[in-house]
Amino acid sequence: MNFQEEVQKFIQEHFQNTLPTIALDLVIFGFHENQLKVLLLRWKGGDYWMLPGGRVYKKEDVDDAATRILRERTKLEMLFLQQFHVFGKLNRSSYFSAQETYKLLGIENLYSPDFRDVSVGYYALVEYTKVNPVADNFSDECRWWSIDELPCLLFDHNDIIRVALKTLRRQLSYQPVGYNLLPEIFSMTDLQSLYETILGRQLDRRNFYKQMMTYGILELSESSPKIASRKTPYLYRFKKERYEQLLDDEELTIG
Amino acid sequence: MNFQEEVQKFIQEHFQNTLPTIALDLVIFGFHENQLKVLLLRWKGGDYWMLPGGRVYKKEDVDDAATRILRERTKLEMLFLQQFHVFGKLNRSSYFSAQETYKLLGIENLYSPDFRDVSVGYYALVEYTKVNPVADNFSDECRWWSIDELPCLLFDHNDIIRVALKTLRRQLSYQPVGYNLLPEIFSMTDLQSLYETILGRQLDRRNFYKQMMTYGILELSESSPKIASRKTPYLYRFKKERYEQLLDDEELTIG
DNA sequence: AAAAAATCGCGTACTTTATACGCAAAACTA
DNA sequence: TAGTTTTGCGTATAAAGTACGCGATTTTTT
Repeated sequence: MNFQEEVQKFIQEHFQNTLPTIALDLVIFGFHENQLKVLLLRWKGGDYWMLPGGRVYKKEDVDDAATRILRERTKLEMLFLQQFHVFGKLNRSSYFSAQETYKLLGIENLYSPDFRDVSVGYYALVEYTKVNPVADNFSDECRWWSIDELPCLLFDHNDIIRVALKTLRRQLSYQPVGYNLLPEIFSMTDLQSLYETILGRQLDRRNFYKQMMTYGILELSESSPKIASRKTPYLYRFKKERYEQLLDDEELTIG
Repeated sequence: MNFQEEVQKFIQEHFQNTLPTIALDLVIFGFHENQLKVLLLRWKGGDYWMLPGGRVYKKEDVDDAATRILRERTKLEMLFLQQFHVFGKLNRSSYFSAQETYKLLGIENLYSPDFRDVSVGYYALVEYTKVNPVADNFSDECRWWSIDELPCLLFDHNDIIRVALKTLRRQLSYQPVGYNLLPEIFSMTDLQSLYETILGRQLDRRNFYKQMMTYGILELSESSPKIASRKTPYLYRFKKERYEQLLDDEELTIG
């Protein structure tokens, strides 16, 4: 059984167990070396990249399916995951036409001009170092890409990432961010770098410090030095109760 | 052909032309007599109410389908319409079980425990007086309901309205609202009443006035009196360019 | 008809939040 | 050892948000 047949068989079986028409796409954000990263998959045998995604089992909540897919790719539990947009255009191809895409994927025989998927976009924030990227059945490789060095992705996935980033930026203005993107212990500078990277602009160090302090989401880690200096800055952790209180004030998690 | 058979025939035909699994639900907001209203449909022959909704034709953008449904119910064009959440739980019934719901609707024979829909929620802002509510094929009646006097709706539609309202309230904090909810010419008090109703709290008249002026979205109508007073307050209209500029800054309309 | 109450536009004072920038201590650079 | 960088923390100023006053006009009350 060659690759095409194998994929075809898998797809057919998978489609029988999952909801038709609905697909999920996940924009999984990580943060490393002052860069915002996104987890991408490389399709088997080619050099074409796409977002991790999947389908919803017939007896599964849509949000649960997104959680499952995120867990499969990252091997992580308990993450920040939020649906942000539905991508439902008839033509969801940016750089390659639909037919071209099937050809690139080596499954040209599966192409049908009538087929379409409506995709529910989710974005997740995960801790870069804790992630062990795992490819799925259709992929050879799963790895991080820097958000400003993305290749041309399949389907409309560049658009999806753009909207996800916009949503994340907006989230930053009314909710704290960082709990799932940073290690448990971090310095104020680490947190500020994260914010600067997401927002794409510089922030004043001293004002940032003050703002975080008034939010009350940080507490000194016990490993902090008594006297802070260049080599040994204070280390913080998030006060989870307060952090999640600020999250809950605005979250929409019904459905 | 009795009602059940008629409905069944219509549903089957409709389902053949539309995408499976995906439904749309519309929360259409209007404003009248200092109350926020929502457009609801009464199912044929019963006293059970639900949100207007519909399905997506196989060759139709999802957003276009929402626009079409909104137009069908209101006979209006060019409205503010925005998708806000996907409702994808396995069990989307709040007050009546799925089977019970089918019974209430008089289509018990169509019930299947395996059937499920994932619903994309849209909310719209329309001008109350301009709307001519039109029932659909399954409904006897389409009319406005005050947002705080809603009955127990079918499915999870009370939840959907709650999330829509929350989204609308948030929108108010970073975007102007009113263009599609008020008549072309209105007084400052009218606009303030709208804001107070949406936010569910009182605002200071004088501060509200100042804030709207700094936004720069209002201009005096030519029908305004030279000297304002109780009986004859100044009348305003929206400066559309400035208004839409503020909208565009934050809108997410890809997909 | 006069007094009281309500509503309108517009203004001022105060408080909270956001932004700009200063400074000393520690540690690295050379 | 002198200069530079990075850290925590402070102060001054600007902007945004909130409380409330006032006179003119109209409606309601008596």
